[in-house]
Amino acid sequence: MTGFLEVGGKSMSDERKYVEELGDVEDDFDRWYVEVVRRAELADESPVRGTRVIRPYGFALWENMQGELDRRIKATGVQNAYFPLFIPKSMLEREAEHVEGFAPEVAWVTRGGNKDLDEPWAVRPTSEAIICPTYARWVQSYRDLPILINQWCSVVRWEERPRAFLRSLEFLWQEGHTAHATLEEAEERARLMLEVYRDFVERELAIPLIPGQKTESEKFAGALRTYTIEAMMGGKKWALQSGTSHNLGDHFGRVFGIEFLDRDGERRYAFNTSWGLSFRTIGAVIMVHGDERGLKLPPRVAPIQVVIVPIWRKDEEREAVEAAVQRVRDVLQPVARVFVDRRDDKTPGWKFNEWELKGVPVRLEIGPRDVAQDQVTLVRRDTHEKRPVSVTELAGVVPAILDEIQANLFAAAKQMLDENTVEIDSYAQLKERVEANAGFSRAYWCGSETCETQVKAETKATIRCIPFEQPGTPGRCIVCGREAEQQVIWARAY
RNA sequence: CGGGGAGUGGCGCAGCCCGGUUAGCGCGCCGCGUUCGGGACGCGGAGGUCGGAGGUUCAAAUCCUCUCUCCCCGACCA
Repeated sequence: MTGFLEVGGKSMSDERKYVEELGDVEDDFDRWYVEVVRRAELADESPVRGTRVIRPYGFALWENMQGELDRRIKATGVQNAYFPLFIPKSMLEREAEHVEGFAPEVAWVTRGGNKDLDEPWAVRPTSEAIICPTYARWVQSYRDLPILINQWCSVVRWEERPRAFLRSLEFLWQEGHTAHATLEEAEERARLMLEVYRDFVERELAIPLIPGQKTESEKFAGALRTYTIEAMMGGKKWALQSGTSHNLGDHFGRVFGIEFLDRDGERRYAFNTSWGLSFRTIGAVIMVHGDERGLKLPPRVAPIQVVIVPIWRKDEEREAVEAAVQRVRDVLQPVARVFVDRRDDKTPGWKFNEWELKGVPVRLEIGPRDVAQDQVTLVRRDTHEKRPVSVTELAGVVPAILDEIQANLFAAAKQMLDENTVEIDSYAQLKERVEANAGFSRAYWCGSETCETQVKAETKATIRCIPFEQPGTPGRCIVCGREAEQQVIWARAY
């Protein structure tokens, strides 16, 4: 997020010119976020508190993300299906930890038409409680396993403090649910799907991650183990859990009766996994890559990768420019998502600013000067670099530049993550860093919930994860000083 | 749910304290014309009954009561 603090380079007023009502990214990141979401036309407010209208531009972004993730999920042998929105109260309550964890966030249907329901229905906050009983009906033999199913849907959680994309009453996601004959296989699947998420988020969204395991207190309600990918947001350098994968053990198999006769003739309960990634990752894209001019979308998922802005003065020019634009569009259409901004009520300058706000990676300006030399003026959103490219080279140059931008965004985000992740060896340092919004702190932790709770109460920072990558040597817990086997990542989180 | 702030054309605000003509301003919007290489300009025009309900008064955006919503902070948050 170097862009945020880099304003010093140019004069403040120069930069402000682009910002206008965007809000100051330096000292009011939250407001900046709200404004970007609104002005880039990703989402609009809705009449229902905590919910948003996802506008076409925002939804197109989500669709591109869906496409890429869906492809990866299916490549691991998973099929898509759909389960009902409503879950009978008694079913949701079968797994004790599960219901306890979700109870405060569940929305209930108590009335249908003009009759009160005998049994209230939960609007799914997640679907384990309806999918597992279904699996129980489908499984008799080890030959029926594994079951590998994913669904794209929305779920409802009654959040107290909603934030567009990051935490809303209703949100879009995919949730995968699998059932296996052995714990080992479930574990393998849980880790595999986390890896799918990591690959997707890092390669498509250009967001570097710290993959790891959640602590007991932070894990999914009812899970044996929860794995997570944690990303660092710009601005306040807080963490955002960007995807999660659970090994549910046989807890759900037992309570929902997913029983099968194994190869050796023994009756066994199935082992489950579940894993989800939601459109909160859109929030991550905004906060990780955005700058004082607005969004900066990773080319691989950007709804519009190349925007063409025609420029002319006189009618004669208009004709020539229009012809060139047509030609350029035809050349690029097969290799990129192209949009031609033909609006004639907006000046080129206005359009430049708007498309930058909307994060389009590449802009092509085509005016009389370009037409005369059979070229276009190409401008990168990430570096603001402006250069002429001859029309004949476009089809080769544009894809290459899109790849470069993708790599560049990842590199910049990686640098932010690395520069703001520091290994510390004292609680005092942690307090200081949390106070200063200094980013992630990596430190030894003894594993006790007491230390974890104390830090959370005193600093608001939580253990984001126990990273898979460990030094391999023991150290001392920064809270209690006892011997500790592993390091954890401490940070404040959205 | 606790603390703070705010609701006035689509957006941002002024007016309110010290009630009183047709509720202003900027942006945006519509029409016409000139413009167009980093948020153009002129002329003409449309649009609000002041979050909602009740009350005080000859008279309420303005005072009083209740209520709803949004924002920020806190508590909560797979």
